[in-house]
Amino acid sequence: MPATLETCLSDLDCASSSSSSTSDLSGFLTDEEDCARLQQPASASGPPVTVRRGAPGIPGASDTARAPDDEQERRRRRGRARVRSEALLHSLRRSRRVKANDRERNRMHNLNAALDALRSVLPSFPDDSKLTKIETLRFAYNYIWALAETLRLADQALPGGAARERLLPPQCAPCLPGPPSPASDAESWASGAAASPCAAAASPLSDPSSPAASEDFTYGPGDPLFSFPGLPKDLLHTTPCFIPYH
DNA sequence: TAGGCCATCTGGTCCT
DNA sequence: AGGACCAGATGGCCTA
Repeated sequence: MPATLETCLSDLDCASSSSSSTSDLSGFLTDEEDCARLQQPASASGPPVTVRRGAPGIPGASDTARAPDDEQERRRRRGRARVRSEALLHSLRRSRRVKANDRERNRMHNLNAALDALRSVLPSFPDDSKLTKIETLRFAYNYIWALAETLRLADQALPGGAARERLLPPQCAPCLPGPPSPASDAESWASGAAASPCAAAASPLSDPSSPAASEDFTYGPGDPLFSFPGLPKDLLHTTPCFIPYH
């Protein structure tokens, strides 16, 4: 049990006769005494009022004569205090769980919002069917690879990284694998790209070692997730980058 | 109706 | 200590 809960519970036990600390425990009251206590208006002046059952002013009811009854009463009070302690423990756990659930819900909503944002920048399909989460991730993965490959091929045609400068706004340049220094040429950028996990080969389908040729991967050429509008045709069916599908 | 996808709850673990 | 993250469980909804 967490220390804070123990502290709270011991505090509750010590202050069990105080009505001021029980205002949020009305759902866990165990008997009429507790209800009666809570019905007392919280008074800022003076000690809390404790309503007790029985007849405190009955003549002849001395302490010695009522000793066995007192012991029973003490036991009953201890029992009620324990019930209230467990109720508070349950209440605190419940409260934390509810808050944690709320945070978790919020977190998943944020995650879904990010996925929606990702979907919005991916090419859409004619049937306009919404990509599932896993499809979105796989498609984005492959789409990024295809874009990078487009740049790589373009840089081969325009040495010196000119294609990157023409095709990409400055803020996007760091997003793709690029040359480590301005002095790097297209070849070194390409080799850098090849070092990335995405760049197994330029012609993956002709390469038996490519993930594209592996049965471990579900998607392949012809799958709609491999069609990237606006990209060179020779890239449409070459996808060396696959997310393993289990 | 079975299977896929999803949202939510939940308890455990890790991190700050 | 509290929040973030994660994975399993569960139930609802939809579609073939």
